[in-house]
Amino acid sequence: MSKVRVRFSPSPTGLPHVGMVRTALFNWAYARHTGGDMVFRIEDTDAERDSQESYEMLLDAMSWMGIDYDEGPDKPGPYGPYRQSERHDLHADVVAKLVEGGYAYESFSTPEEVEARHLAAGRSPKLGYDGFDRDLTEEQKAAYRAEGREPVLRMRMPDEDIVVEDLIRGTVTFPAGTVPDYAIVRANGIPLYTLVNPVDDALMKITHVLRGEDLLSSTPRQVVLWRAMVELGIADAVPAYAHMPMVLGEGTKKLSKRDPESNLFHHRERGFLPEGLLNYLALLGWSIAPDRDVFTVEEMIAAFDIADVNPNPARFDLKKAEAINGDHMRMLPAGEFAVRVLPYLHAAGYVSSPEVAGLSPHEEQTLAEAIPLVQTRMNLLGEAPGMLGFLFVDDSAVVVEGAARAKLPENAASILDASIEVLEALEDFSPEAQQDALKAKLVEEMGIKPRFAFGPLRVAVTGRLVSPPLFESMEILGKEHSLTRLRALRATV
RNA sequence: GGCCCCGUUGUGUAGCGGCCUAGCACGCCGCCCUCUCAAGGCGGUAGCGCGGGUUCGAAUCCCGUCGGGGCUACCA
Repeated sequence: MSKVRVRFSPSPTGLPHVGMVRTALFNWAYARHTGGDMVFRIEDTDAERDSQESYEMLLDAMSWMGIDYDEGPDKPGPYGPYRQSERHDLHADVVAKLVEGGYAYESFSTPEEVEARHLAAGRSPKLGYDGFDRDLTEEQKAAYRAEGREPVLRMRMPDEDIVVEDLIRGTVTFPAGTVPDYAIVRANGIPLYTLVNPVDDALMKITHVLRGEDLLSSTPRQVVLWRAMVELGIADAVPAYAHMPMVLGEGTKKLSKRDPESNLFHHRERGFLPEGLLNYLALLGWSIAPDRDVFTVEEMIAAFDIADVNPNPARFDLKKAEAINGDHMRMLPAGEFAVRVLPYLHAAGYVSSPEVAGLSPHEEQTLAEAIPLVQTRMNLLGEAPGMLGFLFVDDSAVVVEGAARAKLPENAASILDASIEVLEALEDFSPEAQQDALKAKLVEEMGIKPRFAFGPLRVAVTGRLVSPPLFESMEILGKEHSLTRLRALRATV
């Protein structure tokens, strides 16, 4: 059994799509699980749409997700180069052999002529190329050229069923005659994806082609090309295929590139952990166990087999993704959680640095105390600024949200007055001491239900209806700042 | 139109002939805990698209049908 070699071969067009990342992930997990190689190849054969910027985003996406590779554009290996645009000579060489061996032939028919012939013969005009030029004589070809026509090159499809053993779907049979002779090289001499993709796979010794279901119907064409390459001694053996289910958006449609949810970086900006998103993406078509769906990358690698992937299309469910992410947030050690949260607090302008090392002693201290209070209260790192911002602003800069102010009870003023009085007298400002003293006054003496008694204090201190635990928050702020905030709100009610 | 793929609660899945009066997770609802919100605990809601077979027995096998999707370029 030779070593598994898989590849991830995206075109650098546009933003990294979550479906594409999932494809990369499954290839990678399979390579790592089997101890095989992961090849990263860029299919930049479409000068119109490809861009250096997308290429760089691809690298960014891969490295953020922790998907590494053994060979790639920036990681030379024995079968390079790994950018398709740099492999023209290799492709031309294969094309020459294909023509010479009779596997491919020149075709001069225009699409209009093909359609006209179908119509004239009473066939559907949508049948595709009809094989008209298969056996042109040299004289006929010369005549076409004399007219100024340049031929495309087409593969000669065999008159037999083509059977594919798909690792995910089982046996798939394409009846003879249903796949027309297809073009592999344009009239201008530039090869097409249909040629270049299998050729590069062959040259790079790829053993398993794991890709999206949208490419399933092009498989019979590729198999025919592969067989020709094997006969020509260019390829070792036709690879194994597995076609992964599509990733759907709302409704029944494929998750569109236009949909923001399809953009990997959109999720990163909102505060997904790479391990959380990776876990969720893996769940789109795969499961680790009947009774569990939260796992680490290591666990995934240990358990992953492409054959276990489900063939059903899967919908991208943001709610579930966030829940899984929340679980991963809780799995993080407190210190690590702080490291992850920091860039988001910094981006929101609350702390002076995105890194722990750059923090002021006061910021670091505040974070050390506050982080444990919010780790169970967030599903996304992006929620951190809203949750913790009040700890990093001046007392005068606390913004009381409209909804919070609207919820203040009638007796907010007396609650605040009593609270200020009680807290001023406290020597010990620990959460326990605060709670004991406030409860004695507000709940027991004034007869206010706990549910309502502490609301105004929370609003005064944090500006919000929802916050980390109140007493701990006040302890972190300190007695003076807390009282200042209570007095400030008191003055407005 | 042709070819191909897919079809278990709202969503993702487990299930590969009897262990299924269909398990898990998210969502949703309720209760507990509780200074808010979470987290956590407990409970609830809801599903095998349909119709025929095969079989003692089918979510599981076969056929049909319906529904959804993909491909059908000198795009990738």
